[in-house]
Amino acid sequence: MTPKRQAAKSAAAPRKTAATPRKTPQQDRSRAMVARIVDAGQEVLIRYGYDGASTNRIAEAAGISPGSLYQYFPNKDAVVTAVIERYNTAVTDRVRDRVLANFARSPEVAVPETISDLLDALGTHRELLRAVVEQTPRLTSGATVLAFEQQIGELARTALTMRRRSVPSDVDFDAAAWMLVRAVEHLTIRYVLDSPPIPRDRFLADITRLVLNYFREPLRAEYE
Amino acid sequence: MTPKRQAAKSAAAPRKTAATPRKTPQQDRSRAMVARIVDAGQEVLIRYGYDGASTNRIAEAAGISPGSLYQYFPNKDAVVTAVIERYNTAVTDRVRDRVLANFARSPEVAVPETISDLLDALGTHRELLRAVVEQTPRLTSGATVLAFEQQIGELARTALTMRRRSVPSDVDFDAAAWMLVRAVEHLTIRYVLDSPPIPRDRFLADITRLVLNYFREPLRAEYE
Amino acid sequence: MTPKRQAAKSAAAPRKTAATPRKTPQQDRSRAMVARIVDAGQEVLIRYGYDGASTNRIAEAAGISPGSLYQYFPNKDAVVTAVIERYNTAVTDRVRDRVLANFARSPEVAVPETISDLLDALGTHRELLRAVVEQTPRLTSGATVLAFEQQIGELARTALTMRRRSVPSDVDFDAAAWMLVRAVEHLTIRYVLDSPPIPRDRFLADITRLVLNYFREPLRAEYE
Amino acid sequence: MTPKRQAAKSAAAPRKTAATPRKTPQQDRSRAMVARIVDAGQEVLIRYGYDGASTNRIAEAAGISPGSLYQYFPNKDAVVTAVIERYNTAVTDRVRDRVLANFARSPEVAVPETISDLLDALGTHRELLRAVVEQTPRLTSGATVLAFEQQIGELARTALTMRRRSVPSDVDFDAAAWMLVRAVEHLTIRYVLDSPPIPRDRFLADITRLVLNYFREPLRAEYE
DNA sequence: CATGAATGAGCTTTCATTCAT
DNA sequence: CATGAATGAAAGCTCATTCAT
Repeated sequence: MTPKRQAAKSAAAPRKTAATPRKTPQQDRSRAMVARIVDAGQEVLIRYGYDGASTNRIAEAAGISPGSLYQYFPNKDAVVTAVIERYNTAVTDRVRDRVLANFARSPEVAVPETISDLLDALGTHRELLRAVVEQTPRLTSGATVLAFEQQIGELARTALTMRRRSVPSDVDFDAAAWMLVRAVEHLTIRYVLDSPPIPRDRFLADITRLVLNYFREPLRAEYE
Repeated sequence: MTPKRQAAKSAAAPRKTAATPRKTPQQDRSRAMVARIVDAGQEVLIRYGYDGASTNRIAEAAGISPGSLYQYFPNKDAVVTAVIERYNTAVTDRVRDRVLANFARSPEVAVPETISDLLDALGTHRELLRAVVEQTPRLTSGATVLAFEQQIGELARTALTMRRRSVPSDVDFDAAAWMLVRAVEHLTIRYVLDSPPIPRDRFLADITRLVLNYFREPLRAEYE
Repeated sequence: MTPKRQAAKSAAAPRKTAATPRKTPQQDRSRAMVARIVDAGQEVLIRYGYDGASTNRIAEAAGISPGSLYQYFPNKDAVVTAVIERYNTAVTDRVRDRVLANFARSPEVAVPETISDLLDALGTHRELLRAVVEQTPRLTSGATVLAFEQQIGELARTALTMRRRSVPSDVDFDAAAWMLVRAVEHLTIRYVLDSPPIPRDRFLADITRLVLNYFREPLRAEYE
Repeated sequence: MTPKRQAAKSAAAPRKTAATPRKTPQQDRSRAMVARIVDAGQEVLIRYGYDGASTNRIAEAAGISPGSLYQYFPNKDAVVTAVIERYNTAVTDRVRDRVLANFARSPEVAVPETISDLLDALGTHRELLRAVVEQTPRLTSGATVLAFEQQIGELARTALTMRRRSVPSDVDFDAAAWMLVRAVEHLTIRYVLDSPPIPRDRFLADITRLVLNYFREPLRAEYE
């Protein structure tokens, strides 16, 4: 009932093997194994949730024995953390690419463009996103999400610095980056997970306004 | 090993006591018991985290037997949920009070005032906040946090509606409330939990700017 | 959700009370209470089975507190035993009546008549019968069923003795009664509980044949 | 406290061992483990009864950890059922062998012969028989006992069919088999468990008479 | 290095029974 | 005598982790 997928690559190719410039085959095998386990972990995490994701199930999904799993990961949470990290990296990379691609454009275009892409990125694996959001705090005490937030925050700070001329002098770049990155991240995630009754266009327009208006001189209080 | 209930209501009120038609002592006892269990649950949750918060531990912390706990709560998660709900209610009530108290004031004053108080409220039980944030998604699939968000969201919508004259016509009140409430909530929580290197005043000023500027007419793109 | 049926008989009737020749009202109350508990026990036993029949549930069904139940029965099994005993007594009495009523008739008529009535008696509370059959062995190690078997066995022996002239001399009345009573009892119970694909008439005819033919001289083996 | 498996297979078979293509040692180990658990279950069941037969106790008696038990059985009742089934199979096989061995003989000889052997079979593990009889209804709703009854019933029907010439035409083979098999089974079990004051010879003679006389033409009622 | 059987601490939950009120 | 809150032993069962093979 649980196919064991036993080592398929047994049929050796004696001669040519030595020739191939196999760089550290050991490490390659290991890397592949790790990847397979992370794949399995992601699969199981999505299907069964954190509590249902037992190491036995992950090992089984990876086609290895539970004992072997522990050769690559010290414990269950390490696997889950790896899944989360890989996901974060993927999303971060994608967002960074998009930010860089839009670097030359005006903020009015670049911001909704980027967030739209972020919505797509997060929506691709909704259930994984849910699992990540639910488990991230317990596992990494924010460390991993920070990876995303820090990198993107860095980008944001850079972008701001480059445009510093058109930014009011009272803006603290660090604080602004911290705030906007988190706000955008959180709102986007909740939009994807909670599906509020707000059309996508409206959401994009509003979040863009939130970001761009932030950089305008604050209005003086008119009365009171 | 099984400490009997500690007599609490010792502070006597000599004269009037006999006269007061103290109704439903049964219910009082029961209420007190529930409160004690929720107290214990909170304590254990903070100290050991969700997974370490076994029913046995909670019962012991409450000074009752594991069996008694189940006379008041149907299962472990019910206890944890009660802890979270109580916390949410406390914070929500406090914020609502503050919002109402500032209703007449200008937004430039009311917004930082309110958020400052929210910071205080959340900071009072940092570790509990952490536990709540970590466990809420698994237990209530957002339902409880939504209790906060919805109530405060309602308030925000009301406030917006009352000032509708000074709000740009292109603002969708529902969408705006959804967004701003979540943004403020999340940023405040992260500020308390992550303690970023941003002075409190700066944070308050910036988040106020984020909120207030949102309601200004969007700037036309100047170039590109 | 669980109506407590609190003491209704509080409104006293001062004068007349003393006059009524109430024989040991204490004992009457007690007897009534026992009966109520046994009723409740039977109800719960039928609905939830032995394992699901907790003392709390029985007490609740009887409209009393679990503590009170223990004033009338020393433990759970005592209640269940009482239920079983009452059921056995009822069936036994009914069968005995029928046997006596048919005493003058020929066995060819009396036997199916009696068994038919037994079928009716057992079929009236099929689910109770099932519960009794399943639980009797564990609780009474046969003692209670024996009450039935012994009484009816006694009857059978008497009947046999009275007809001893027409019974072969090689019949041991005790052994025959033991055997036939048990055979009839068991077959009837299984017929009611298992509902085999045998018409009732056929069953009655066959079991009658089993009983009556038993009393004929055994046939000599003809060959071998 | 956690006795490791005791090396069993010590008796070596020096020469041939290496040669024999002993297939699936895995399965052998597993089978042996299952057998050991069933043994332990039987032991515990006899000693402590169903309710006292906790999985922990069974595991301990089997010399394994509670967790291991669940690698072989999904739950407690599965173990108990296995014990019952093994017992039933053993008795059934034995009886079937005996019936077949006596197939050619006259019923007057074969019937007591077979029942005598059944008495022996059941008497060998009296306490187990008691446990089985007490627990069978709750666990299998008769299914397992039916296994016995059906198999033997089948045999009986076959035997009847083969001798159909000497059986009165008014006999319904199915009904007769249903009835006689159950009657014999039940009487034998009760005889073993209750030890009534009936000598074994008498019991055998009487039950034989019960069975054989059943197949004679019913007597016409003489009077009434 | 892979395996997977074995581990066993620990969990949640139930329920017959008691006893202070 | 009634109450019912409280008890607490004990149950069935899971699963992250280990280790002999």
